[in-house]
Amino acid sequence: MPQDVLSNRPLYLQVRDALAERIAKGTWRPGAAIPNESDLAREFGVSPGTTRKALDLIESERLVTRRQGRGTFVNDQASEGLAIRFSNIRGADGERIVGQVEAGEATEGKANALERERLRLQAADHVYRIRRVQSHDGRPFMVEDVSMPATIFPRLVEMNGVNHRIAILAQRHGVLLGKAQERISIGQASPEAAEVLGIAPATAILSLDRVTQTLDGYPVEWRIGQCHLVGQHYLAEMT
Amino acid sequence: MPQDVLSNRPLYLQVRDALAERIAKGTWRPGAAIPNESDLAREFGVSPGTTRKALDLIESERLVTRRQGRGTFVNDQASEGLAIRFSNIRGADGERIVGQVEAGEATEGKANALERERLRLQAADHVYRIRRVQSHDGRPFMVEDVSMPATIFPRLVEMNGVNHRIAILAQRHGVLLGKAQERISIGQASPEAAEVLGIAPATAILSLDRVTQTLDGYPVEWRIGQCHLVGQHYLAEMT
DNA sequence: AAGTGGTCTAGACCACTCA
DNA sequence: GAGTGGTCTAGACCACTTG
Repeated sequence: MPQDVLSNRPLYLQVRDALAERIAKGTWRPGAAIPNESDLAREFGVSPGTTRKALDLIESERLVTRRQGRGTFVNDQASEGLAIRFSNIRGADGERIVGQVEAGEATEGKANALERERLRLQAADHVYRIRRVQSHDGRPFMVEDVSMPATIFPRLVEMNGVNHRIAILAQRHGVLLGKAQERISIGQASPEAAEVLGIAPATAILSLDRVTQTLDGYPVEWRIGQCHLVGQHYLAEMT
Repeated sequence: MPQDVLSNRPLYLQVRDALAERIAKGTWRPGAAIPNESDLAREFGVSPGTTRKALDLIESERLVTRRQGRGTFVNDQASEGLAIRFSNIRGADGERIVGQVEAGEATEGKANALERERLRLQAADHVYRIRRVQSHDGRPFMVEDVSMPATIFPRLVEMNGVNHRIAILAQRHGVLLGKAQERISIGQASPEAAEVLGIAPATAILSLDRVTQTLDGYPVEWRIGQCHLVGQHYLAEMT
């Protein structure tokens, strides 16, 4: 049954929300099949057409995959192809460059001005910070400084050896990812980054300033990448 | 009536194609209202639901805008907001930088290797080439070298004073635009570009190598931009 | 053969816009 | 009040996958 028939929110959106919540909370696990359309329609007390509209929506939001004759399956956000969809570095042949990631220790602290702006936080809010280095074929090509709101990822500093890729963290914490925006400009490598990347300080690098948001539009990750491309490029797709 | 009832192509896609063709060909002009759902359903001999699905599609393809209580209107691809949607340079405040464009003479010639690769042309195919300079607040910030397949834009060299913005050319020639991909890297300004941009030769610039496609996926414009950003950035949006 | 999602129908009622 | 698109219903049949 719809959670709130009195609400102005259309039924198909209410159903979408209910389905999305089950996926976020892990009630339906990644890879599992969810009930078929008519069962869902019965459960929510709406018509099959309304259910279908909700399913179309969560499919377009990459929460499920539907296959004719088989069923509807919860996507694993940790899978290749979903987890790396915000990594836009490509090789000369156009193939995605997904570096090996080496992450430092996570630290916690008060959000600074830039973090507050990018993550839409208040002065008292805390963030977790991690430095990551991405390598391809043994060559480090990007140094990333990552900040995440502490409230969304509780006890992150205490976890050891967890993968800090945002898609994986988000899935583990019941957060659904939506869009991301990346500001691209030419910058100079910081002394520490230059050292890691094996280039002269103040070499021109690509500055990749990216904010990743939840499906409802809340920022959950801000990272500045200092990227030294040799034969690779950044690929932006526009629709 | 559906053009081909025997076709395997779903009815709503056949209706979509018919609507898209009328918009491309200019049968329905930019800004004009198109018939309402039930009239279209009658005309094509399908149910209102099928018509609606086709209308939803062309709306998502930016061909029309639907407004409850008013009607469905053909989008003007030459309008601000549609014509500049592939220009991703932003100012410090995040506002789009849409430069004044100064275009040189269009020339015609055989497609070179890179043009054939980017525009998927054969050895004998011809292209039109134009150099454009974009300025903002009187300062030139990007030099663009543009190539377009000659077959798609016949007699382009003979036209004087036409706007060479791809969205406008496309609308004039009955072509519907779809996606674009942009390869971004750090390059060195060519001597001529450096002169125009007022910077030292071999200064690091952002190289913006962009291919724009039609709705059916055919490349229609390739351009390399040499972009000198001062306080601005390139904004990539990922979904 | 049974079960799934994909397509399609033929309506109803509602929210919104505008004359 | 008339006309529009937005939502919703309650089915039918088809294409595809799997046991």
